[in-house]
Amino acid sequence: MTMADTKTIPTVYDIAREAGVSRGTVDRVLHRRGRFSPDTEARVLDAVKRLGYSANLNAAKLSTRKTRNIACLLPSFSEGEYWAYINRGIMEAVDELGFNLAPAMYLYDQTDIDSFRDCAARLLEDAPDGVILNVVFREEVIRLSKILDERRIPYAFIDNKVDGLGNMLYVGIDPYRSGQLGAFLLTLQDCPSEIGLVRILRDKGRKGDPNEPRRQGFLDYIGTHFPDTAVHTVFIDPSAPESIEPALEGFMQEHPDVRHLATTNSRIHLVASFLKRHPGIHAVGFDHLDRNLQALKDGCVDFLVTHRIKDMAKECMGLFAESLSTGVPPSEKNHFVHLDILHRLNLE
Amino acid sequence: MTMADTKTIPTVYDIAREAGVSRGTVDRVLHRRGRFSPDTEARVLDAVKRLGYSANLNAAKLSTRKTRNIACLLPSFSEGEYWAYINRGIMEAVDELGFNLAPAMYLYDQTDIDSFRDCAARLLEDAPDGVILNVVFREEVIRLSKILDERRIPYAFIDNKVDGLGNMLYVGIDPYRSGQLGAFLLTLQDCPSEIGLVRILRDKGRKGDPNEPRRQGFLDYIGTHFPDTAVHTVFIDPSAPESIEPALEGFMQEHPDVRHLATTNSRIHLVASFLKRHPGIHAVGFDHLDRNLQALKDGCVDFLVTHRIKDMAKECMGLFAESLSTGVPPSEKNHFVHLDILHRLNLE
DNA sequence: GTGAAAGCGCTAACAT
DNA sequence: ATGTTAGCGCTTTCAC
Repeated sequence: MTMADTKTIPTVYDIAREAGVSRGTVDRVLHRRGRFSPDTEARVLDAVKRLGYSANLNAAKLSTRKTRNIACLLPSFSEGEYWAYINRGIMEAVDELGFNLAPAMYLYDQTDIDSFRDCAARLLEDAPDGVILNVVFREEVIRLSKILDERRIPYAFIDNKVDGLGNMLYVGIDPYRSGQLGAFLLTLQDCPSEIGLVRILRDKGRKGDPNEPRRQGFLDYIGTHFPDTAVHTVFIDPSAPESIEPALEGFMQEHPDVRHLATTNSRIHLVASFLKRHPGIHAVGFDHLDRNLQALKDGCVDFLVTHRIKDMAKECMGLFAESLSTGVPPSEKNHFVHLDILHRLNLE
Repeated sequence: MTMADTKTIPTVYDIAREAGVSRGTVDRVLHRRGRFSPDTEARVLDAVKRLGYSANLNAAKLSTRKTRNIACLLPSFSEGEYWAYINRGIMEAVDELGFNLAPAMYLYDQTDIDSFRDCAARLLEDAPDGVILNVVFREEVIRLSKILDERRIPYAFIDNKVDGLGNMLYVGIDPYRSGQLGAFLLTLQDCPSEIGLVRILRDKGRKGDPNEPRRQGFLDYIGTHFPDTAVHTVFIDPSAPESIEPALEGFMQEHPDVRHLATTNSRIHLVASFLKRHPGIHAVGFDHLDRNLQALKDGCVDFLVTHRIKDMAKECMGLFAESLSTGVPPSEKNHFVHLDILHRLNLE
């Protein structure tokens, strides 16, 4: 133990001295913006490794002048919907982060593959510095990812993903497990003989329905633990609110023994008023939307399986921006966010 | 819409110009380190308000030279215990935050009021820039708080608090609600005629037991929803591990109808091996300790009511340090952290 | 291909 | 009581 081991954090300056170059050169190597000899590169990288250098983020943020254009290729939304929360998280992250981020939204219609193609094309034309996206149209996303790989534009998946692509990051839940958890909570109090699964008309027969993994988790859990329980599906149409109650009432007449209802999308709130009039029915939903919280508060819904949507978006943007800025990929490529169980008693 | 409304964030420089003083003076006013006239002060504060100024945290962190000594007056702990997680959170926050924080630990024995008094006296002698503390010995804490108020040393409560004191911040749970939630989860599957409440010998008759509010929440919930259910208490002694199982077995012989067990402290893990041999018994515990998670994983415990302990500590230190540094008190004095419900299916 | 130097916005010691 | 100034560690332009 000598005085010398007062751990002093290495700076670009130390790296420069160690590598026998100037700070400017160090920076060029670290950010890969060309114009350095392979030899210097090696010396710099070696020094970085030896001294365990990593940039001081405060200094980096402070001095960054270049604004980074981040393209966000995500589903369009109305206020109060799931993707509105993601959008808000992204915007807040941009404001709070202090990197010089300029987000550009490319919002496509989830039911319209052409709208996705349009957005993707515009995005590519705009040549952003990075892309954040999710997966609705799987094949299209794969196609796009190849192009981004070629052009060396980094991208991150949020909320869901395609495995095996060149994305730098994924932040999201494990949808299959969330489905299982929902099924568990629904069947906690008693063993139902029949269960109603409420789905959105839009998703009927849609190929690449992004809710499929969660639904599968739900069904698998029921199948395993309650092999004799029948799960019946009813479709409702969010775009025709007045048709929802009749649809549900009709369903109940067909299946009068159903005492357990679930959605595997984020729209249990659409069922809330029906549930209010059928207090004997247990219900479980997903996602931390204000409307869903209200349904929970009102006692229509027993449990909500969710995650901090806005925080998830913030984390994604934060990790992505940091990687873009430092050039160092995130320590973990996949960030699975924690699943929360929400009940009247642990609201807020 | 003119070119001029390109929203440019105001800096100290803008404030200085606006108030007709220099940047140094602005800084003195903002950080209240004396030597300015009431008149200048008014002009500066006015300018701050008018321009909606708030310091750029990156720049502040980067340029801060003074190290702030933060005294942490908390219970002593062994590895793996609740307060070890708090401690870790504090240390990580100090490392990550980038303010120039120097934490000093004053760890007292929760069972020994004199040890608390000692720590408090040493702390006062050391004249820290800020204090983070929790409440075990209520009257002593009140006494200390008065002195801190006098000396204008800011302090923050973590994990629990005394209301009505001059603390700048509280970060913690709502213990009463957490107790209710635990009782709810314990009685979810069926309506028990008898419940066993496992307590720590140390707390027997201890005045100012910090677990009391949570226990009360637990008991009130049972009293309200299951008025005919008897709650029996059994004390175990963590310092004599070999005595725990016999104590529990003895308890079960006295109360053979007990099928539901809970602790309202963080030590359900002490009951785990007993529970393993009595698979018919439901159990609920509190707090996100590794040992408790293990018990959950092993199926000994049904649910854990908890919060992100480490994150809570980080948040506390973060908000506190930011306030100390900017001089602006936190927007909300009380930060109640979210209560998590943990089950085998949403572990990690 | 590389180095020098001017900031980013704030802090705090040092003048006055 | 107030102003001046030298950094904090990094980015980026400009010259060589």
